[in-house]
Amino acid sequence: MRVLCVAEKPSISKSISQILSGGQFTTHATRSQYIKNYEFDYPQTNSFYTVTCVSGHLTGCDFPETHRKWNSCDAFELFDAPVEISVAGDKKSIEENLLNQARRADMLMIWTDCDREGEHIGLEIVRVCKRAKRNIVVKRARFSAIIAQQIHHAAQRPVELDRAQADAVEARITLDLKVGAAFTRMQTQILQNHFVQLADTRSVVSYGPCQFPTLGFVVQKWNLVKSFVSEPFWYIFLSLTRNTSSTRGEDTVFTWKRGHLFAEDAAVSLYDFVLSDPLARVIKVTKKGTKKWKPLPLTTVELQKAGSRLLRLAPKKVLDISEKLYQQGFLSYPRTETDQFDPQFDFHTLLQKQTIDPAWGVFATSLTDGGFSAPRKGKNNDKAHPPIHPTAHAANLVGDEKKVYDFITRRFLACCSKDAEGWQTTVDVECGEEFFYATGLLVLERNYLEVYPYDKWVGHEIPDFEEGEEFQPSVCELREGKTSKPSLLTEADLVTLMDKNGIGTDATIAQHIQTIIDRDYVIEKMEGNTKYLIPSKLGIGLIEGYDKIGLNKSLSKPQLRRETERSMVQVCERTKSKADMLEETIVQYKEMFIIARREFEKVVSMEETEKVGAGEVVVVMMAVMAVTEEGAAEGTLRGVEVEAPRHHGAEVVAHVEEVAEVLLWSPTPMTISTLHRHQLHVVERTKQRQVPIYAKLDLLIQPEKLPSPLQVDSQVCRI
DNA sequence: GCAAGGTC
Repeated sequence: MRVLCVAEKPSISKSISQILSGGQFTTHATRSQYIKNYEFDYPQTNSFYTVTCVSGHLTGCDFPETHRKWNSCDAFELFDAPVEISVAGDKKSIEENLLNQARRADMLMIWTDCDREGEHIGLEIVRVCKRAKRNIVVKRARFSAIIAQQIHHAAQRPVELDRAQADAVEARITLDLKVGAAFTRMQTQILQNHFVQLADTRSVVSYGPCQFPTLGFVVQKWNLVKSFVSEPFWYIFLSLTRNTSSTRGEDTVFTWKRGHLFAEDAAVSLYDFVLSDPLARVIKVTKKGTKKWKPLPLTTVELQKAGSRLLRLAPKKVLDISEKLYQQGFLSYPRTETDQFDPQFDFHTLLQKQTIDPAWGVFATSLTDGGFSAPRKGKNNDKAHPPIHPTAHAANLVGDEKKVYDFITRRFLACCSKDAEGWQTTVDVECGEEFFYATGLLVLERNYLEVYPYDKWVGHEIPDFEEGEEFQPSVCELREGKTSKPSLLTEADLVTLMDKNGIGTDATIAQHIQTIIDRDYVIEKMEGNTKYLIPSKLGIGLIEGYDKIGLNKSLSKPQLRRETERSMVQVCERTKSKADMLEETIVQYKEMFIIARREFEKVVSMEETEKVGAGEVVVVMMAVMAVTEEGAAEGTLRGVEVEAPRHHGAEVVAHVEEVAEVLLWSPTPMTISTLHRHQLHVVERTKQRQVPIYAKLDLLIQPEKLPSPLQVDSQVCRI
């Protein structure tokens, strides 16, 4: 019997060929650059095997010609528009290979990853192959790790494809397209009508069920920081200066068990009690062994967080580098949710490969010589890939690639070694009926910390105390502190939030962050060595706009995506049909769309009308700029660098020559847009271009690019 | 000119 096996990606087709053939296979090139066909006999099932693969999803979906153009229909119609499935141009050679191979085969065995997407990719493969051979027998190989015993078992005991899982994915694909396209077109068109700067067709104001909750997290944290008001608090500070074995006159600070109090009078009266007691009593001294746990096996999400926090590389960058190292054979597959190693995992061989490294070779040797300790087990297993680990020793890497490889290898070595061990002393003290404590730590065995410098565990000594002993505190004061501002959102924080809330997957989280940056919704800001994410005016405007609309389920919060996820699980469990899921969800989004469109118009115009009332005279500061060649307007205004965005489609570079104050009297309530058009009218009659300085007019256009003194100068003032 | 999910 001829069996055609199709895996999800090249790496898997190669591994299963090696395992099933015992290394005895022939390789054949295909018209696709990355894809090869492997052929061999598999006597265990009396078959001749051809193993090939696809490269992720084989087909894509889009609207037909009648709905594809932006002006071909009202955005609302997209919800009921048909959707076409087709093989994308760059996948034609893969399709062709499948057709050729299926024609010669009796059985098609699907070897895609054992997850929902894999089940759907399997269905895509089946659809193509059946076109070449209608009655081909279809089976599915099920495996949870690329380990010889499991792969043989999968080949010999294949199961059926799970249509329900494929259905769930198909529903999600359709929904994401319809919702994304409808809302994107609606948002973009409304904003373009109100803000001339957005008339540029390149600036799409996209909506997506993952990118908006992602943006929502950034805006939420920004608001928290912005609205923060520092609060004073009070606490009792108690310390004793006493010699320890290695230091002289070291201060031991005792922490107040109550932490701190926000009520000053309460703190004062408690402090009075303490003051009335001249001596502090040691009521308990506890000494016990303590551990600092070694890290968990590495998943993609953890790698991206660490990359951002410790290596200062953007999540997308970390993933790109890992992908490259994986293709060079240095790393295992870098997209995994699994944080537990299979019990049969061959640690010894992999550790052996690291023993030659100048930096950690000695440590790796100590692990192979009996120091090995089984890695901790996390709670996640995607049943397709092991945790990320080095598969070969890499000697000649430099720069960011070296940083990433070093981190992954040290992490793997740390996972295979022992927890760090220490000795902790806690001294509990009572004084004036208030309780205090101090702790000391002695690090005994650094163990995994030796090879994992990314974790810190520093011991601090504490003098000897005995239970019942009394002492007079060196300092006993009521001190005042204040709550400190929360920090802005870092990339690592955002990855954590997305992961926790189920926004995106290990492979897409980084992309969604990149998208909201590319769309100018979010700006990256370096502060010292840390990169923070702050929302642009446009980003804030969009999120607050949707929040003001007051839908009972916000389009900017993770809840809707969670519901989509829940529906998919129901479809997988066969408690809901794909048709029902589509119907229910589309009805829900249609309602939201209608409200959102109506209110969006309102919100956008509100943003504008608050500016100039009827009969008011306004002074607008104008920068008079000499028009030169293409580009954006830039120049100096009152000693400040000025940069203005592209103007009305026509790109100009202008040099600021002088500042004019223009008086305008407004017979009717006037929006800033009207004001803007009025000025453009003046502009067109001169050879010079007068540019209103971007005050409120351009609230939605990255005013961050303008220096702040300018914004102050250019307030639209009422007389 | 729209999405998110695979993957190269």
